[in-house]
Amino acid sequence: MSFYREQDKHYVAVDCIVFGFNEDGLKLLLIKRQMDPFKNHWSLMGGFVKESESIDDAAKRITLSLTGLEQVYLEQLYTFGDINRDPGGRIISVAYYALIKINDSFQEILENNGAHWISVNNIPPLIFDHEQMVDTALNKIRKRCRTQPIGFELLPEKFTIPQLQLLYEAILMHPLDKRNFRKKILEMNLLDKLNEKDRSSSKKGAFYYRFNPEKYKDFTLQGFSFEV
Amino acid sequence: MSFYREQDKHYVAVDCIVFGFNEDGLKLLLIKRQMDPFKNHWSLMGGFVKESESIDDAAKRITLSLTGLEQVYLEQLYTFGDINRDPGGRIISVAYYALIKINDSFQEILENNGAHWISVNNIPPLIFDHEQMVDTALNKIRKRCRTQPIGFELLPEKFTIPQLQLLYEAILMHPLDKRNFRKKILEMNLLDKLNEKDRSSSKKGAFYYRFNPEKYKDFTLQGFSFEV
DNA sequence: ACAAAAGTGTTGTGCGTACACCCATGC
DNA sequence: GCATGGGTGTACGCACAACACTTTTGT
Repeated sequence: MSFYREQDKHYVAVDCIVFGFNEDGLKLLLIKRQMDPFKNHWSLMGGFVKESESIDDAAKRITLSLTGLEQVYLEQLYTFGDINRDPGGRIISVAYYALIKINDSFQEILENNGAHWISVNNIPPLIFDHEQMVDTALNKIRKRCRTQPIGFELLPEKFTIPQLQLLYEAILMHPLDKRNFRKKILEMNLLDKLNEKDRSSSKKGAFYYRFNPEKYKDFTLQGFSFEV
Repeated sequence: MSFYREQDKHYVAVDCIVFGFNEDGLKLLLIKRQMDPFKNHWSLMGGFVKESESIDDAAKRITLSLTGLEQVYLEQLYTFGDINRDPGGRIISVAYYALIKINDSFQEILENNGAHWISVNNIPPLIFDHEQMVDTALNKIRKRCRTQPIGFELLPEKFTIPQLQLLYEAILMHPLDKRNFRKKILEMNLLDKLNEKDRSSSKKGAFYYRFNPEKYKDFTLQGFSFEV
């Protein structure tokens, strides 16, 4: 055991790339940093890992404090460990990405944290290596959305097929054929059609769907191939 | 800056999952641990990250000390951060996997380190969460070998198509059709055929190939789809 | 009546998959 | 001459990709 005590110890942080989606496209939750170095610069939400918590728990704690949400899709992304990545000190950062459903209920918490939804197409300069973290996260979800139903973490409970297609187009950054998209997604039997229409975006109205929890879970475990 | 100083610090380790391949199949480099806790139990090679080095550099240093090899394919896998993963203390471990070409030149170094090549089909119980690390790494290279030419990191400079196929079969753990395999791999133009045969495993002999460095690099960057 | 978005089928093509026989050589 | 592994070609089916018109309804 004494061998352990001779070793260097490090500050370990968690940084969270939080994605959301609404009618304006794919969004990222960014904050104005409240401390030096780089006070008032745009930054990802982060925090230090405590002795008494696992890294996963630290990531949960940090997203909870930022959004007030207990249950979010959260996944470890990559660990950034260059010596000088933070000019304020040698800090190892484990990046996580989160997918959350944007709604009004927690906008107040976000504002209190100085957090804002920023379009992924218009990301301002970020501190440290946070831009690299965002790029890594975007690449990850682009791959992931082809094999796992992560898209649905970002939509409200009830959503329409055109909405879902817009989400995929925003993630993949290219247009999809709506016939092929609808066919592919429906024949997975992942969605349950509701007897209700969303008329907010057209006169005809689009039927609402919601995902089937069992099928959803199956696909989360087994994956699928979504070559749209 | 003073805010940083109030934070907890952690031991951070790197553990390396080192893969090799020879005529007996896919192998893993394991060591008999030389210190407590779990002295003499099977373990991955690991070490602590120093204040003065990046995590990547720590991984390089550790694989170098284990194998004596300067240039190995090394990639970060995942960071394991449960509080009690190591009963000897709270240690965060960043796992890396390495792919190396087995040859005689460094067997002596391996022996000095108490390291042994163990078939992935016959892995003994490992300390801590090292079995989970190995599983994660195996899943990673199974996915990876379908989109990136990582297989070639594991073969000697000159190799035959049947050898390459055996490697893929070992990684994917199922047999492949040799006609389809050969067709697919050759029409990538990734391999250069040599005017020389390997007669060690058959009377007819199999032509040697080596990979084309430019094509290899292209595929490393752009990926391919290897749906064998 | 017209604008605007939702919804619907078919066809071609390329790719993966399955499959059986000849070749070269050492013994 | 025979045993052993190396090497070769084809036919089928499926899934992706491309494509245009009708429906609904609010204004």
